[in-house]
Amino acid sequence: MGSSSMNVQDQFTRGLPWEHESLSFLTLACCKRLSTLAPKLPATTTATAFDLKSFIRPENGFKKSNHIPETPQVETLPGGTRWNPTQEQIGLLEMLYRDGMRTPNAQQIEQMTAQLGKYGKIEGKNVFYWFQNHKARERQKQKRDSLGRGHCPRTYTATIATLTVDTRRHGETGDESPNKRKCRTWLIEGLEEDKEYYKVEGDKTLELFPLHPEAR
Amino acid sequence: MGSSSMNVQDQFTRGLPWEHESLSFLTLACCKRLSTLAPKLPATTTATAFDLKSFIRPENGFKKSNHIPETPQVETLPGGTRWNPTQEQIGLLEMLYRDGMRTPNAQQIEQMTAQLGKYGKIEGKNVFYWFQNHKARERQKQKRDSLGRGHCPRTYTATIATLTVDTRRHGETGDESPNKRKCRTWLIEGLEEDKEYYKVEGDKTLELFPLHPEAR
DNA sequence: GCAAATTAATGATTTATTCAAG
DNA sequence: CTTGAATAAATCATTAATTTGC
Repeated sequence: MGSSSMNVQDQFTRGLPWEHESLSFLTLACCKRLSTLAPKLPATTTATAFDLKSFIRPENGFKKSNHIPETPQVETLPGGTRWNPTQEQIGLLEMLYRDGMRTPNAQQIEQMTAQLGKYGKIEGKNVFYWFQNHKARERQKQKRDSLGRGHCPRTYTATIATLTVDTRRHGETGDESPNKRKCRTWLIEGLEEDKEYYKVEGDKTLELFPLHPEAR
Repeated sequence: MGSSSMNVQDQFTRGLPWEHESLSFLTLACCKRLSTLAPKLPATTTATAFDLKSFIRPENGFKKSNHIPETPQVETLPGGTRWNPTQEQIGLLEMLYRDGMRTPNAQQIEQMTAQLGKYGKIEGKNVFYWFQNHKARERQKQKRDSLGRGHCPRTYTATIATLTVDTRRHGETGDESPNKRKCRTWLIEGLEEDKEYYKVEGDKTLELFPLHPEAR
């Protein structure tokens, strides 16, 4: 829709040289992919069968082994992807957390970052995110634990299920590489006796199967 | 607890002169009241009332009054509270929104802010928040509207399931290492509309969940 | 034993919710 | 009541661990 040669956004923002100095307000919250905003990216690179896994595997024929220099631990981001905290940094952050720090303000983050920088590369936003995540995940854990005690007692059984599923994500084309994957036989706990469960067989079928106590 | 005269936070951050130069990452996301975090902040600096807002608000002592040059409309924050967009600014922002802009990146915000600044005082974070809020509220509105209608679209298939299972084999002792494993979110095809499916959440619970068409 | 396969952990974003100024 | 601002929750994505098949 409205796919003229130049859209409103272009007209509005063109001619601005983008000074990269004063993006103070963005470095934290706006480091996002352009995914959501460019609905019509040129399909130039899609056909190349771009696969993330090619990047995951180490492209050097040999490596690995269990060498592990000695400060390998974490950090040391080459091209620089995401922050990898060092043990010292984690230790200090947890100490601060235990001490009650939850939502540090600008000044506090600034100071912490300075101190933590002594033990490895780190930015303020890393500290900010760390507290956000740590706080949230501690909350989750507590909630889970409290719920666990809640209704735990009876009717815990076990059963086997084999699932074959398609791992393609939602938006992927996936017509070429099926990318199937088979979850092997799992032992599933927590099934209740008076309910029924399902089993996925093959690629497309899903059939009901009753819970059979299955010795154990 | 452990309310000694100096807590960990103090020890950790003291002696830092607070350079006000590189607070780049904070000006957006950390402008929060200190309320939530400091049950027992050292009263030393709290009295100083360090507030990020001091950077946001224009530090000119006088202004306001009912002078109102000629672009009076809105804006012209006195002591400096929050952004008051002008009609021109709103108009331009809405135009950009209609044109598809949803989550602008750093550069885009920078450019928009520069342009919008011609029509009244504005900062990058205002633009950022405007899109966040406008997007969210449009979504709310749409959801409300769609619920009004019969929410008819009984689309078929495609659903997500998340399983948490115990991977111990049959005969294993398994008393020591729980060895839990979590199957992430899979796209399961071939589900039928008039059936029900299950979801395993947490480690032990398994609850029924209906197939929800899940737009797409 | 190694390397691919796959999971768990967690850093980083995005979305939903809440607060409060006007 | 509207809406800018702030926080929390949910989600996505990447990396370190772990497991499994030769």
